Amino acid sequence: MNKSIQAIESEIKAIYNVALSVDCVIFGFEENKLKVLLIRSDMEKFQSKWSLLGDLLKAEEDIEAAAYRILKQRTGLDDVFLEQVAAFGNLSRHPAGRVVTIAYCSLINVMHHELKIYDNELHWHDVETVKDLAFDHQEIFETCYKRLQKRVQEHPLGFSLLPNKFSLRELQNLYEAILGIKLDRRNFRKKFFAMDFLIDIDEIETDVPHRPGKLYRFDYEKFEMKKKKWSGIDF
Amino acid sequence: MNKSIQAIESEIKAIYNVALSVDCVIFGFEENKLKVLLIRSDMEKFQSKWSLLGDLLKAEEDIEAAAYRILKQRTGLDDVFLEQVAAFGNLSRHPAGRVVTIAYCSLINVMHHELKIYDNELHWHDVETVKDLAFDHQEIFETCYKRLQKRVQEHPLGFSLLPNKFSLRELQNLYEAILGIKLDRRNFRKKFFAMDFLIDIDEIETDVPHRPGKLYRFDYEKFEMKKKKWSGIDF
DNA sequence: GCAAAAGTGTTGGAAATACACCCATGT
DNA sequence: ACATGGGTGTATTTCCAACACTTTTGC
Repeated sequence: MNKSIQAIESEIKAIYNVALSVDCVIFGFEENKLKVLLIRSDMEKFQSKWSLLGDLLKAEEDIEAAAYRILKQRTGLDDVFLEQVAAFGNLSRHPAGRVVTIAYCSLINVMHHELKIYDNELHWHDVETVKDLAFDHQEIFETCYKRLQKRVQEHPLGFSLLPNKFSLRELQNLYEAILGIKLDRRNFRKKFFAMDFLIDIDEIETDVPHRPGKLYRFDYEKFEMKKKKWSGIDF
Repeated sequence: MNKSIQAIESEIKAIYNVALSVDCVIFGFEENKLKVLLIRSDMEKFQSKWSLLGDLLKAEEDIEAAAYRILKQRTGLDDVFLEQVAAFGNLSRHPAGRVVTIAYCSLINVMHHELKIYDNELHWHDVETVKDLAFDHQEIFETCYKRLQKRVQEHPLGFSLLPNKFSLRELQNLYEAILGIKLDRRNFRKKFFAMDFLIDIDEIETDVPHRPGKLYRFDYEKFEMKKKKWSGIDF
């Protein structure tokens, strides 16, 4: 006895009852502000709203691989580390049906990672102005933002947001922007010099309308050596 | 023109290309040891191995609701807070095909949460002896264990593992068991008294073969008041 | 009285904070 | 010369870690 197509369909859906997607929350830093990459939603229902960089997984595609694929497809970026943050699965989160999404998050250096694709009005938004995103992306964004604030105090992720050569002022602006607090300049310097991850490259800023600051690079090698014992940055 | 059933099937699978499951990692504390609940795997392939408490999501079931349902089905427990930890989606993680699982984690008080179901040889295992679990459950377990060690220093979760009335010795044994380190008794006491979340209930231990210790309760109300400012416990 | 764990304070060192003045550059 | 941010040191406080002896109970 043959089953109907509907019966087969519902049987499959009963097990494969869900579609999976990935959303990427890409933070960047520019002009002393923390930014995030958004696009105009693909969906009619949300046409006037901004959304995160997301897409459905392909069959036989690893989740992490999908995250990197989606990021590359949407932005052209392919040299960014993504970190899984959380899964979101509210039944009503997606108008097309049951879609569970897994959020990935990263921090990048805006100047050093040029966007190569600008579809759907892709561009950087100041995090302060992000509101009313499509789907449940506001919630996802906020979860990722909080995670970022925590992570940035546990790992020196901040450096990835800056140019290779940066001044201490830029570094401090960055931490102040991410954490939303003011820090004492002298103590900030002391702390970072004490960490011993900054390499003095013997260059100074140019084109600044004041005394130029010295430029530094982050010593990734030394960090890798020491990070076993690393317990974070306390502000 | 009618499509074949196979064509329909593969078309649906291309979108609904994945099944979702939840696995629960339930930690408990008993006899000064940290324990975790495991069952014998349902699957033939893993029949001799232990596994976490998991199951597939039903159609139209919220992920978190599924986690609570699965926990209740497997153990009878229905008064436990579950926290999402991470999603695991290696393509080869499940022999039945593409199954992405979302891990949930909790800490409970073994004495105060009696198991009501013992199917599949459900019982508590000492975390030190957990190895070679079914599927990728070893990895999931270890991720959750590390998360627990971190969380327990950020929130006073430990109290939920103890009886309502507990001695400082029990509290300290608990932290030592979870973190896997020895702590100085005097400093430990100082730290917890300074937090001011312990209520002296003016009772003492009984049936101990030595000087009985004073018993305390955890002041949940005071903690709720102060937790905005709470930045964790440092050992 | 002996075993076993409870209870209790002090001290030294490390790290965090608070704080003010001179310097180098562009305009 | 002046405006702007760069660069620097010290004193104080706070927090943490290390550490030993007396007390209470059960046996």
